[in-house]
Amino acid sequence: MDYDFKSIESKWQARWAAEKTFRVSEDPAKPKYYVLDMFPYPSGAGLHVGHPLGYIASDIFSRYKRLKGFNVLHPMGYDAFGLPAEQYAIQTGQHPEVTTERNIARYREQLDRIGFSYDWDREIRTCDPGYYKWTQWAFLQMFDSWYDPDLDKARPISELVSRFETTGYEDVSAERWKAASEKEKSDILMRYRIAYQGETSVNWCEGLGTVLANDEVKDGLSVRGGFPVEQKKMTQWQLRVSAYAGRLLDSLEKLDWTDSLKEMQRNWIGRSEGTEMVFNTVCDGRELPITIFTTRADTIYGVTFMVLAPESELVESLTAADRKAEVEQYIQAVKKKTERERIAETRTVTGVFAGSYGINPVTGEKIPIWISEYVLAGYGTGAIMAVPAHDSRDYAFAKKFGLPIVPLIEGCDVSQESFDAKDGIMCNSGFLNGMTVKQAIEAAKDYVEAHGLGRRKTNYRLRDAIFSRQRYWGEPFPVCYKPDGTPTPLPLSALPLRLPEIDSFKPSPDGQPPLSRAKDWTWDGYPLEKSTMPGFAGSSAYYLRYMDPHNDEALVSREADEYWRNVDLYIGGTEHATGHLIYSRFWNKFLYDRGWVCEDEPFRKLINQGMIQGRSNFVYRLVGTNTFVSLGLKDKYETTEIHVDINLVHNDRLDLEGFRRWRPDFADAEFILEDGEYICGWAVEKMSKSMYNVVNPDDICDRYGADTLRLYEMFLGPLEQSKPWDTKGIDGVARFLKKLWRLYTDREGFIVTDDKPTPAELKVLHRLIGKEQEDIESFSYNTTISAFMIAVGELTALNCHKREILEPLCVLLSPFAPHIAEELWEMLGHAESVSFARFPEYVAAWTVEDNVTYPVQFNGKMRFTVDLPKSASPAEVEAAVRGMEQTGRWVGAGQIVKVVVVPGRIINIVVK
RNA sequence: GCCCUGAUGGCGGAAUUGGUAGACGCGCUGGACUCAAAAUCCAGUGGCCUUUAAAGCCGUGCGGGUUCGAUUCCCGCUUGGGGCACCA
Repeated sequence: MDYDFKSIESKWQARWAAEKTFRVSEDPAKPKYYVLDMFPYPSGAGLHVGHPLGYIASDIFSRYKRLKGFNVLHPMGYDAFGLPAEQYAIQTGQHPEVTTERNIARYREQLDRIGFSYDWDREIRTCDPGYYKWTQWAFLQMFDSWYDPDLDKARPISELVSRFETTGYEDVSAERWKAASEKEKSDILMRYRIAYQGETSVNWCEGLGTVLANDEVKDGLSVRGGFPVEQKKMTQWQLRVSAYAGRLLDSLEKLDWTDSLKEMQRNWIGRSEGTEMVFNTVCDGRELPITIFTTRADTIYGVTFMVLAPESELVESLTAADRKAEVEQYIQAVKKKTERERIAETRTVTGVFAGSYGINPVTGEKIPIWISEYVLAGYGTGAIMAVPAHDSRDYAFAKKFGLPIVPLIEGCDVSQESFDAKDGIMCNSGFLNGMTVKQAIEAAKDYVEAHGLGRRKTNYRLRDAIFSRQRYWGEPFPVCYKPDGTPTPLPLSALPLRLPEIDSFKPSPDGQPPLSRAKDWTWDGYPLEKSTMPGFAGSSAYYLRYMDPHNDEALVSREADEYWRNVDLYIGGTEHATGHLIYSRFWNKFLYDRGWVCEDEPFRKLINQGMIQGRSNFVYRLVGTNTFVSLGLKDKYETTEIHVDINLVHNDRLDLEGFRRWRPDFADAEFILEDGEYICGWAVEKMSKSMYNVVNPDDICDRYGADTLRLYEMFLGPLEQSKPWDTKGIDGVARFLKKLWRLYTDREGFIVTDDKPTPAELKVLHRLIGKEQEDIESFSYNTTISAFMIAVGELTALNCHKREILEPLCVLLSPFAPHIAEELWEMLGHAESVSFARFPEYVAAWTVEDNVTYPVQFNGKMRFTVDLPKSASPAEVEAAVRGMEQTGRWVGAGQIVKVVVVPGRIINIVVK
């Protein structure tokens, strides 16, 4: 009876689907466990062997937790809105819905072959109106909320309105509020809403015809498509993520995430604690106080000039009449640069004198005000005090424009470079003289506050998220515009606001978003918003929707939310560290503030699976010929390296005939062989079609089966590490499954007996149980599989075919190789799926040996061994060692100083 | 420049977190079965010295240190990968 993985796997996949084996519902009698994969964007290329890595890991964990008695929520869905489908639509006219649908079908087919235990009844798609209804709903809630800094949480905007009405708030008095028109009131509230519309400097991508968020831009190019991005002022919908910066940073502490990922988020949020200080300024005789931000208030005595960002609103009022032309010219030049050029020229110093002066609030000194692009409008106040002696950017600027440099720290040399370090003793600094820098920073802050010159301030680098995209394939905004231009939310009853049909997916000829092509895109006679929401809108709260995916009354019912709460284990790639994982946390905190969810963090534990890279193969063609030389001989010739399809290579040996057939121009290829074979070179590269190194999981399932694929992906190495795929080693795990099969069957059939197991056999089993429990919780799946191989090897050697051993073994294996486990479980006489079994109890006694053979070392050198009870105390050990003296096995000389016993391992005797 | 993170045989990787380094798998070598091949099974496999064996020496990127004992801890480098980058 052979191990026929093909029929076994299709049989069980069909049965799981038909019987809905993995369907879950809230069950108060059981503890819950929520295991989530980052849902995929269904691209046209389908899955390669690297994609399922995280899914397999989470599936193993889900199945394991189920065996342990947890009620496991393990869903899957699709992040289906997005640029590639729309770009494809622009080129072909094919509706994105059609391509998306097709890609999803293909993904599903591939996923199903691997045997995941998803509850497919909970599948979601972000492009489904029943789903994006709740994305739109969340947007409306954010529109209807503001961030109350006193309570440090989001509150209904109506509370702010009543404050305006009664006492006034910030710069809006009750009188002004009452006198304001509807339009004015709308504008004032817009400054406070969590989802708001406002003019801001955006990343505009001409190639995609849309704005992008900061995390969608890398090195001045769009992440999708690689088009150049420029800075542009535009009015856009935004989310007030910055209001949550402090909380997003602080609650990182309690999350079970890797340090590197937390660190990435910390950098992205970028807290810096400093001081806001007011400087008076003079421009053409007019006085104007301006505020700057600094983390080095202690260097106030070294301020020799001030700098404004070119985009700062202060530029206009602080430019002297006689400098207008020059300043204007500079600002135009800065504006013209693309983001990429700005990055490329990072170290070139540019700037222009504004013709105005600032007054140092401590020394009263008059200092010039400059304008330079090294100061950013979006951070702090867009204006700085420059201390060239102790800031390298100010230093470079001062050197270039011949501005004075005043050192403030004893003994520092600023003739070649600035002294940025925060250590040393202050000098030239009035009341700060003699202090260390760290003392001086605090003293200066106190001084500034005591003298009313400013206040302590914490700034964050995290910006508000730009939430509009000038694209078609995304969620429409449930917002229309009144004749005075006031954005007005649609009533909840209007949701979902469905995407309209349009005839072309391109922007309109006058540069308007594609939705402007829609006929009658209005609500109640008012025009609707024409931009759509970005990709992260749909993916920010999807984990909540899985808890209650068919609910038409709420994003998630209170009961479902309070049962499932949040994700216990989240597995996905690091690429979402500063995008999705920030937005999701923000979104969740907002919903928490407003009382719709009961946990303030969405993902308790997060694991980043490593990337699986491709292993490419090369052949070496002699330059100008069609002759190929084997790897070992190539250095004797002048060759070019050519990627060769890895399907034509086995163990780095080239299939010569296959190669000749591969491409017409290689049909008459000649070879220079070594030892009769052509050896190919190899390299680890990204898995991609152009490098002919893509391995498709379907092919592996055909050749070896899904269980082998699952085991092999996990056996490859630690989950979190990136590693190259190399199909070469897969035979090892395939052999393991065949051996396992042989424990249960022989040529004729089922051979499991009811004989009583021996202690040796029980020991093998229980050691495995112990090992598996230990390793699974720490995600060391590769060592668990090693333990399986050892156990199966030992049971084979013991010729053990006993139910009492093999039944638990089958359960232990089922998370890893579920299909074969189900088949064996059925042969063992069980009617129900093995996933309803319970993880076998671990009997500690079977791993404890009464006597242990200890190697005895003297000063680290091994001398002899001694048999002792495992629990022996150091005194007993010492006595035993001394006993060796009597039996003549004593090899050491001198006095025993110390006896070190490592339980079950070793005895070390320190001799003097 | 700053911050993470890794470096162990021919290869992927283990090592109970300070205790016999190289588990397990791949590959390779030899053997058994076979007319033969595949499959399967058995044995060997870090390096050096040695006819062989025993024994020994060297070995976890490099250089120091702590310790009876270091892949593991500390200090200083080299190097691969990732992230941030005029953030005042």
